Amino acid sequence: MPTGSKPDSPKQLQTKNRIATMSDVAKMAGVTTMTVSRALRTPEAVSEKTLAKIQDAIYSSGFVLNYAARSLVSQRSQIIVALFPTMMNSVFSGTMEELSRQFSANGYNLLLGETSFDIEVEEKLLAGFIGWRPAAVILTGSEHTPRSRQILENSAAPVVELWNLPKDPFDLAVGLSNRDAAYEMTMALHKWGYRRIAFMNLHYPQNDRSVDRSAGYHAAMAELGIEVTADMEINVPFGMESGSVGVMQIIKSKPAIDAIFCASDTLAVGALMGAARAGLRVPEDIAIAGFGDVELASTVAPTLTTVGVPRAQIGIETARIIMERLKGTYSGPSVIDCGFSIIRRESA
Amino acid sequence: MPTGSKPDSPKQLQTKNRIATMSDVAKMAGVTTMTVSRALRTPEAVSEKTLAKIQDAIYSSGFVLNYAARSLVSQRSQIIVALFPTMMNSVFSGTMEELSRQFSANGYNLLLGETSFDIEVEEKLLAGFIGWRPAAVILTGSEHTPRSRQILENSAAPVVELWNLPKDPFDLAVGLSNRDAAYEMTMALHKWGYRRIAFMNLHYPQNDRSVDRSAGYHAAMAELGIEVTADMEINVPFGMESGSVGVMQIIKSKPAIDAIFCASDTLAVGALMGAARAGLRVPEDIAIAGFGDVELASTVAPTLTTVGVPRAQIGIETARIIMERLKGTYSGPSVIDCGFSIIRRESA
DNA sequence: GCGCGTCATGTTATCGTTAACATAATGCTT
DNA sequence: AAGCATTATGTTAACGATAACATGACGCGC
Repeated sequence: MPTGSKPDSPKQLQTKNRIATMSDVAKMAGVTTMTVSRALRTPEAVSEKTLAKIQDAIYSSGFVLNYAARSLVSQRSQIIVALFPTMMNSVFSGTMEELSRQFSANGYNLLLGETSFDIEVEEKLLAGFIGWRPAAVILTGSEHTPRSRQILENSAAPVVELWNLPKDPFDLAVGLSNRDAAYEMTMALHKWGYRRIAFMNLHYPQNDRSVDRSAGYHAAMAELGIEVTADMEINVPFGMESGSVGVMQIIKSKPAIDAIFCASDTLAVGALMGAARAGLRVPEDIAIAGFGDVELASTVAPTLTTVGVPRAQIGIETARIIMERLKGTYSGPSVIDCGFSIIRRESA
Repeated sequence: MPTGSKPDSPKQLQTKNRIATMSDVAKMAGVTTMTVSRALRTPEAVSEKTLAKIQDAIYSSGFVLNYAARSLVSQRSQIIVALFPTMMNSVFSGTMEELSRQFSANGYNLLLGETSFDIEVEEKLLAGFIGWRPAAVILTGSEHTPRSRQILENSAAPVVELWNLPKDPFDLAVGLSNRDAAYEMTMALHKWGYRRIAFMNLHYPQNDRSVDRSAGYHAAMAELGIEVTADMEINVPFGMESGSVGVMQIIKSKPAIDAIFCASDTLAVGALMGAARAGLRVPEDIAIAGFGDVELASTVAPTLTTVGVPRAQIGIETARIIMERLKGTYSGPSVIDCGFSIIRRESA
C-alpha cells in the first residue's frame, strides 16, 4: 500500500458504547472529516472511489451524524417545534400526524408540546423549545403573550399559526374562518327548522377561535332576527363532561331551546350524553351540532351534525409552505384558507 | 466606572434578529460566560449581587440557552425520542400526552415519530433521531430490526418498550400482558354465554402485541375445548374500515359465529358498523368486543365491551423510571406491569 | 500580620461539525 | 511542455456552551 504510512490494524467495526464520530469514519476511510462531511451533504463533490470507502466506513461504524454539532455551526437545526392545545383530540392529532409524516420525509424532526389551551403554558414551552433553534415553529391560534412574540421575533424562524385566519398573522397562517363556519352552521340549523339556537362555547377568552365562533353565531342570529339572551350562550371548559353538564344548565335556565350548537365536537358528544341522561330525544326534543368532525362524530348515536375541518390538509399545507419558506422559494399568500364544510348527520 | 476600559454605550436591550448568546449576557452583566453558566445551573455558587445582574441581563436580552451547544459538550441532550405506531389513536395519544407533560415538567423535550406499525420505518426514524443523542428512547413493542438494536446499543441511552411485557426486554419495559388480557376477554365472553368466538387480529406478524393477543385467545379457546377453525381467526390491516369489512368476511364464511373479539377498539368500532350494515343486531345476533378502551368505545351505540388499558399510567410510569434512571437512582424491576381490566358494556 | 481555607470568579481547552479558504491533482489547450 | 481551468481534498477557525483547573479576594486564628 503506497499511501499508508503504517499497515492498518484490522478495521474496528464498531466504536464501543459510543456513537462513532465523523473523525472515526474519516480515519477508517483514510480521509479527513471535511471529505466525510461533503460525502454526506454534497456527494457529487466527492470522487466515486472515496465515496465508496466512506460509505463502507459509515456503515460498519454505525455512524450517525451529531445534529447538535451541525446545528451549532449552521446556526439552525432540523427541528420543527409544534405546540397544540391537547393531543387527545383527533382534530389536532390528524394535523400532527400529517406534519410528522411530511417533515420526516424531508429530514426534519417534530418536537411536540401541549399547551392545555393556555398561552402562558405556550410561552413557557416556547421559551424552552426555542433553545433548540428550530427551523420553524407551528402554533395553534394567534393569541400569544408579548414574551412569546419577542421570542419568536428573535428566533427569526418561520412561524405558522394554525386553525384560524388572522387578519394580521405573526408570519404565516393556515386554517379556516371560524367565524364563517359558525355563521354557516347557525344558518343551517335555522334552515333545518330550528329557531331557539343556543351556543355552548369553550370558556377561553384568550382563544381567538372561540371568540370568532361566538362572533359568527351572533352575526347569524342577528341576521335572522333572533334575540340572543344571556342564558343562550354559555362558556364551559374543554372536555366531554363539560358538554354534558352544559346541556343541563341550558335547558334548565331556558327550556324553550330547540338546538344547541357546540364549539367543539368533544363538547357536543358530551352534550349528546347529557341530553340522553336528561331524557331528551335528539334531534326531536333538542338538536345538537358540533365543530371539528372528529372520528367520534360519525360513530356516536345519534351521529353528530358538525362542521367538517380539513385537518390533514392543514398539516400538508403547513408542511409545504414551511419547506418552501426554508428553501426560500415560497411566494404565496401569508394566510391560507383551507375551508370547512357543514356535515349534516342525525343529531340536527 | 473603575472596571470598564471605556464607558459603555447604553445597554442594548435586545440583540437584533438573533437570539442572544451567553457571552452577550456576560458582557451586559460584566462577567464571563462561565459565571453566567453557573448562574443558570448552580445559582448557589454565585454571589447574590452577580446573580441579580445576570438575571437582569438574561431578561432584557431575551437570552435562551442554546441546547445544541450544551448537548455537544455534555454529550447528551435533553431530548427524549418516542416512536408510536400511529398518533390518531387515543390508546397511544393518552400515553403520549402524559409523557409530554411529565417530561416538560422536568426540562426534557419529546421528539415524536410515527412508525405506521412498521419496524423498518421505526429503524429509519431511529437512525435519524439518534443524531440528537437523546437522553432516552421510548418505543412501542419489542420487535425491532437488528440495525435498530445496534443503534440503541451504541447510543447507551435508556430504552423503554411500551405496551407489552417482554420476557427479555432490550432494557426496560412498561405495559401489560396482552396474552393474559386476550385470554381473560375470551374467557369472559364464554362466561357471558358466547360460544363460537371469532378473533379479528391486526395483520402485523412482526407486532408482538398482535401475536400475544392471538396466543391468549387460542389458549382460552383450547382450555374451553372449543375448536378454532381457520376461518375463525382473520388478520386485517389497522383501521375502522378493515373492521367493517372483516365482519362481513367472518359471517360469510362462518355464519354460526356468535361473538367477535377484535384486537383493537378501532377494528371493533368498525365491526359494529359492519354488523349494523349487514342487518345484524349487537349483541343479540352477534357480540363484539374490543381492546384498548379508547374514547369512542364508550360513545358508540351500542357501547363497546373492551379491554381497558391504563394508558395514562403507562406514560406516568415510563416517565418516572426514565427520570430515575437518568439520575442513576432507579433500582426497580426492568419490566413493569400496569395491568388491564375487562370492561363490559352493551356490545357483549 | 502571616498562613490557610473558603468562596467567587476567570482561563483554557474541548465537544463534532461545517464555512471559508487553501492547496494538490488532473486534464485540456496550444 | 507550459499555462490554466477544473476537480478533489485538506487546513483552520468558528459555532456556544461547559469541565477542569487556576486564580484572586476575603476572613479567621494565632
